Amino acid sequence: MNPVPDGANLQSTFRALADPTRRQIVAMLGDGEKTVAQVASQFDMTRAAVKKHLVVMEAGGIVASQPRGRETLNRLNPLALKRAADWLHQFERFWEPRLAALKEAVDQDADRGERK
Amino acid sequence: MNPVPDGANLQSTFRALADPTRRQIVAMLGDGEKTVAQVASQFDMTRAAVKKHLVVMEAGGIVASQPRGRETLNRLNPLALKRAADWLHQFERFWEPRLAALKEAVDQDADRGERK
DNA sequence: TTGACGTGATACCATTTGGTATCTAATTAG
DNA sequence: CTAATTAGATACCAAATGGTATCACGTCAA
Repeated sequence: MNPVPDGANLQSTFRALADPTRRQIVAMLGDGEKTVAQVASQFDMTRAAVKKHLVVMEAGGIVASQPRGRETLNRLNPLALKRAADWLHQFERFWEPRLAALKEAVDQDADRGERK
Repeated sequence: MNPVPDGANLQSTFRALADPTRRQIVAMLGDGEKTVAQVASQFDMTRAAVKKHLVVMEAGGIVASQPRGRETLNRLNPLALKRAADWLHQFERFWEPRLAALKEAVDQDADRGERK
């Protein structure tokens, strides 16, 4: 019934996104699921540290890990990302008019420049 | 000239969003600009603590504070929120097909239920 | 001018966080 | 079986974080 079955709340999701290493991991997993070692190879950091990040990301529901024989594959859970995006879009009505005003100002500048 | 004039990078913005109190403040400021004391009155927390949160939010570019006589008004900067939303939307292509698949499954359930 | 009020800044404390080092368990290859 | 590899779990450390208490400064009103 619930499209996001895990117990990740908005808080743990934003927390998972609040670290640059973890956002980089999100981007990496966007290219396909990876083992802990594969992820760690991209960072100047021990495997244990990367594993900790992955645990935080799992708690935030943005990553799901799945044991596969000897290794463990970590893949992105985009639905948690969507929930964070949805929260931010509550405020779209605030930035929409701002962008419109900005665009208008730019257009006026262009008009002056072009001597239209 | 710059639509986001402050030096707030994505990192500081996500950090500013990673605390439930601060996200609540974002929602509060959505209703209009408020003084530190007005914000603090809504929390079981000292004014100094709220001020600290507001400083973090300023660093993240999501709040702009403006002295007004004896008090200081804090208002939302929605453009920083938009930048965070834009980052998340990089991954929309991952959740889009997921939602489509989910919708299809729901439709099939409905079909079975309706004996259409 | 004097006092009250709202604010900013600082010092300090407890907890959390990001990281390493290390140990143990499980799976694959020889 | 044995050894190598991959992963998970702890213990521990330094730094950052969230909070309070407190002080000093500018502004408004009497």
